[in-house]
Amino acid sequence: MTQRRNQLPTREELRVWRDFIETTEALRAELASRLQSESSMSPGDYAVMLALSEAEGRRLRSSELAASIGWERSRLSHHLGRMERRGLVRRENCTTDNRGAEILLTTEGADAFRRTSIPHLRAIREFFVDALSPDQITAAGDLAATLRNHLDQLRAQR
Amino acid sequence: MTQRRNQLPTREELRVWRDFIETTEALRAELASRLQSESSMSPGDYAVMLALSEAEGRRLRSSELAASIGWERSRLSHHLGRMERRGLVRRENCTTDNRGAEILLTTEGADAFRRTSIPHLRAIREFFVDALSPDQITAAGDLAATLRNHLDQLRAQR
DNA sequence: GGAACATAATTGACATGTCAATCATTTCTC
DNA sequence: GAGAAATGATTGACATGTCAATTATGTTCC
Repeated sequence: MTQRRNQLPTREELRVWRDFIETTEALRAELASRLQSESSMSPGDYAVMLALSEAEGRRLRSSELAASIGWERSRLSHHLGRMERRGLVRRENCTTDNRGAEILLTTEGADAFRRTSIPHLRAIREFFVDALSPDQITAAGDLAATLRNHLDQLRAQR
Repeated sequence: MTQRRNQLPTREELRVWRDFIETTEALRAELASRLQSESSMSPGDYAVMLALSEAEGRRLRSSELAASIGWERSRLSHHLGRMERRGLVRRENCTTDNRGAEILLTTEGADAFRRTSIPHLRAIREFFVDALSPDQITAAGDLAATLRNHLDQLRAQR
């Protein structure tokens, strides 16, 4: 087997990498900007509200919520503080574990999520789905799965 | 032609979208974390230093630099302030336009960039290039180009 | 039961990003 | 050439993200 550890990407591989990462970044920024101007929501707000709205009783333990959207707990804690100030969520003490907190979507939060959802899905269609052929959608899914797998493997090695 | 304006993504299209955007985000975060722990640099630092190191005389007008890395000027201005405090870049008055500023890489900045570059390229190979088959690299490039094109077209319509 | 350790969540400090407002200078137009 | 408009860049306010430290409670084990 060839020793790869010290090889660097070729010029072409690097070009693809830059295109790929810059484009996905531009896409993310565009969707975020849409969401903000149409609904005064950030992608973070949306992720939190989506997870809560799908949860049993519209409530989750803080750490479950963090796991479900793949955030560090500290990040979530800061974000929940901001959302709580805006009246979108509320924190309650957990009855089964006094260390824990339960996060729940307020009525106001649930309404906001409903109003946000359709325009956001439309934007995803417009910027992502409409851009790609069915084959390209499949390819995007494969690519994501492959990259995610590889990432998980590298992390597991540590 | 079918009216698409109000159609929403299918469940499958949405799954691909989430996989895709979350995976690219995880990839971005992983590379950023590497760069930070190995070299005390952020991706932003790297982008700025790369553009400057490739520029004539290792200097660029602030707005040229912004265009070359695709940033808003305000973002760049804040970032340059932080990099200047760390001694990586310097700002000088522009001789041909008194409003303008020229940004230049200090010797220290150029050294830092050299030290950072190889490990960063290795990380790109490890997390991206090594994960994908040659065909998948090609597919990633196509995908990026298609998405970028579509994005530019939508923006041009406004 | 109590010391040692693990777990849940928050906090503070700070880097990064966006937006709107500002300031200085240049360019345009008459 | 004077006033209006455009351009280059910075600033301030604030949202977001990361990291390390802290607080409080739970669990283990003797």
